[in-house]
Amino acid sequence: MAVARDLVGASLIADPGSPDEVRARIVEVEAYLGEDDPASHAHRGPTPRSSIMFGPPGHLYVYLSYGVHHCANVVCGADGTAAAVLLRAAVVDSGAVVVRARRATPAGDDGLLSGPGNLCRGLAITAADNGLDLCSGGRIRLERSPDVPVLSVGPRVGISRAADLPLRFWWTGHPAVSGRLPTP
DNA sequence: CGCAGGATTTGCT
DNA sequence: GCAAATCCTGCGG
Repeated sequence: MAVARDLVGASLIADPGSPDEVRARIVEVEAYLGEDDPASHAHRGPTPRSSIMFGPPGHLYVYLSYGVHHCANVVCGADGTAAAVLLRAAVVDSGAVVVRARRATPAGDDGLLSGPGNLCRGLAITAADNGLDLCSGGRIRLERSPDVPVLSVGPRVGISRAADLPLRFWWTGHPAVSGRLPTP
């Protein structure tokens, strides 16, 4: 959860050095815990899919949602402890042309990576990137934020269990935050 | 081996 | 605002 706060404002670099390089800053995340969190895929202990969350931190955990969209997580617990942070939204810093070509959407630059599935599509993250090490210069790289953005905290979205836990963090007032705010 | 459900997005009623 | 699209994973028989 402390890691989740640090991830907001961090830079995500896809395909570094290639003509398709894309840089984006994370503006919205959700923390998922381990076996104590009913909403986490690690809730029922290690499985072939969730085992990556029990591994060492700094790795990418990608899964397919509703058979249509990919979602990217950053494993952040110690080796043996399941914990991950879902990347929900980011804002394109450079490479917007590449992202727009992949997204094919009329949305403005702020909305190109808004939403977990859209973020993965824009950065070309697929199941093939599952288990990737974000710290050792792989296809996807992560850089810590030089500054500390102002954060807001709220309940998680899109899940049916334990949705009331305040484990969602977003860049306060940022236009790229996905519009799904808690329904009052 | 078969079945039910899900950390979503998009388009139409 | 609601329902469909679509496939992999986990669980039961």
